[in-house]
Amino acid sequence: MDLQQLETFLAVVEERSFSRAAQRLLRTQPAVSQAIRKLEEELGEPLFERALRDGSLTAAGEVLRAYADRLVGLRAEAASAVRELKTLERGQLNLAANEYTTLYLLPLLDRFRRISPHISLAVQRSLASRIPDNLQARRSELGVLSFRPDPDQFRSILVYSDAVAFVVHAGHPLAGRRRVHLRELGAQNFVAHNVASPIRRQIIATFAQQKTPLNIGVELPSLEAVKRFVAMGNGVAFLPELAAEKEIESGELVKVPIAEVKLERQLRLVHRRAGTLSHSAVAFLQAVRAFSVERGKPYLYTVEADSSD
Amino acid sequence: MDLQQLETFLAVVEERSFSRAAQRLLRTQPAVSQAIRKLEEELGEPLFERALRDGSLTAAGEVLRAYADRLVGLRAEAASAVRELKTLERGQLNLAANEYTTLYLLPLLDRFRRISPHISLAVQRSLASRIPDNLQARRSELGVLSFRPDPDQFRSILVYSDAVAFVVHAGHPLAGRRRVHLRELGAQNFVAHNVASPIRRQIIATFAQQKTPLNIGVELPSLEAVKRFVAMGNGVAFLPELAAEKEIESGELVKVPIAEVKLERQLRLVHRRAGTLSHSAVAFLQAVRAFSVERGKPYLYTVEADSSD
DNA sequence: CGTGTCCATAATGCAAATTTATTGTCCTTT
DNA sequence: AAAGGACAATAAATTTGCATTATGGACACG
Repeated sequence: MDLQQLETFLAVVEERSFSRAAQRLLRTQPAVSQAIRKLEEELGEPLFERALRDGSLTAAGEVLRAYADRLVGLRAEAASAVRELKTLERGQLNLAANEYTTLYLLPLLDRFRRISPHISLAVQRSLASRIPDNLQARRSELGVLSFRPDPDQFRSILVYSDAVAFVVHAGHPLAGRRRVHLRELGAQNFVAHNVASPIRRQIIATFAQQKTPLNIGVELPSLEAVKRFVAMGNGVAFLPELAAEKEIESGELVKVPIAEVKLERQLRLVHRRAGTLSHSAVAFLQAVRAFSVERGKPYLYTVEADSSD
Repeated sequence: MDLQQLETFLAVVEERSFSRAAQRLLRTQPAVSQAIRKLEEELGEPLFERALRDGSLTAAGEVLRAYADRLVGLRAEAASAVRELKTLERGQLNLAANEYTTLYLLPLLDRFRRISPHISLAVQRSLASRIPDNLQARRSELGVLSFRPDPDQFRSILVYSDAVAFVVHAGHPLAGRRRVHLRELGAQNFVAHNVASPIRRQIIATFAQQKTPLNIGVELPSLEAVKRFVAMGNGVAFLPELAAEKEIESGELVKVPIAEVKLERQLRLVHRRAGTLSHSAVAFLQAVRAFSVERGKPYLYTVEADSSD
């Protein structure tokens, strides 16, 4: 029992005639006769009241007709569902990001949803360090990372560059200074985010390079906690500008430029090199590129070079 | 996109390998490759991550997989649904009968339901005169009639023969008589069922033949009404025994044998000669025959002769 | 660097479906 | 009642397309 036989069967049912069904199907009448006979042999039941020659169905024919309708309809649905993936009328995109990179992602998601409202988006919250694994295991298709994963396995596209600001609370002696030298910070009491991140390593390295001690008095597990603790007047901190934006605006925190260092937090969209990107993922990257062209810095769209790229 | 291709596709998905799928399907690996390629060409989308060679699906593949599962499952369901008709695990039987022949039908229906509980029964209430049309239009497959319809178009099986009793109410002068001559009834006031039925014609003919007047004082539209009216002491009537069974038993009505006449109401199961009987209908007739063998008269099972029979 | 596994491709063979041609039946028409 | 027409079944021929065999290329593993 294949779908073509069932289509033939339905044509006969609808036309109530073997020969008219043949015409409609662009075949000859014996082809139709044989198709029906095959079906009947396979099912062990006559489907039409042959004696009547009026195309009426037997009980078995009635039962089969209902199923044939569903089967043929379902095939059409399957074909169009697959095609809709290409036209972005349907689709799903799984992204992986951690709590804070999600913040950077939001404007991009917003943009994409407006362009492709039929693609359902899901951001999987994941530790940055786990993201490469998640991509590898195909749990997500795109990841957001502040460091660059293995370039052989992953293609990364630099999309955002956010300065990391040195912040103090409003009443702090350094507040209001136009410029501070890194050396001066040796005396400060730092509040740090106790997660092994590239930016943290970068800061530590910079202090070491300048032979300046880095006094970390408090380590806290989230940027939110760091912000509040500093705002309460306890020490100073390095924070990504986007994360501290509101507090700097309101004056709770004060950003003080440092002469020697320019710390940047760089965000990348990352995906596996192996395999194919889904139409939705391709569309998402296109949307990001379009966004970057519009906005310019800090939204870039730079594919990071590799052996092959 | 035919079902065999989809089956091949599913085998590859499950085995995560073209060659293992080929083994399972008892084909060679190139056959599988070709089937998948055909699908991909038709859909315009790759289904597997070919580069990975690990049998993982693309987004299109995932979508198709869900549909393929449903399609293949539905085909199996269709095949078994048709087969169940033969094994009477499924089926429907439409009968046509009028209000009173339904009474005679009940023991047969009861019997059949015990034998074939999975066949759903429907008795279509229909004027006896309309039953042949209903059968012809295939609205019902079997009909119950007290007369014999066109023997060329319909095959009829005599299944019940019910005497038509002459009944009077308990206080009537004839009540208790062992025997009455038809002539004596000329003086009686009859209550009649005002529906053109064979038995009515038969009664009228019998009286005419015996040159006895038939005084119909009241005509009522249902046997139930006739019974009650006679029981109330108004006149006398002819009633099929089955219909008056309870009242005769209880003594409300008294049956008085008539010497000259033996009136019988004969019930037939009737179906179209043209076309095939469904398995359920065949099974029903078998059950009726078995019933008649058990019970003997008045349950007969006599196919009424015809030119061909 | 060779060996094995896995899939793709090409050429060939075979089975199955389609077509052409014909017959049989029923129904209509004269 | 006979002839013609419509429709489906059947038989034989042909075409189509699916499967196989044979082969090659990519990749992994020792």
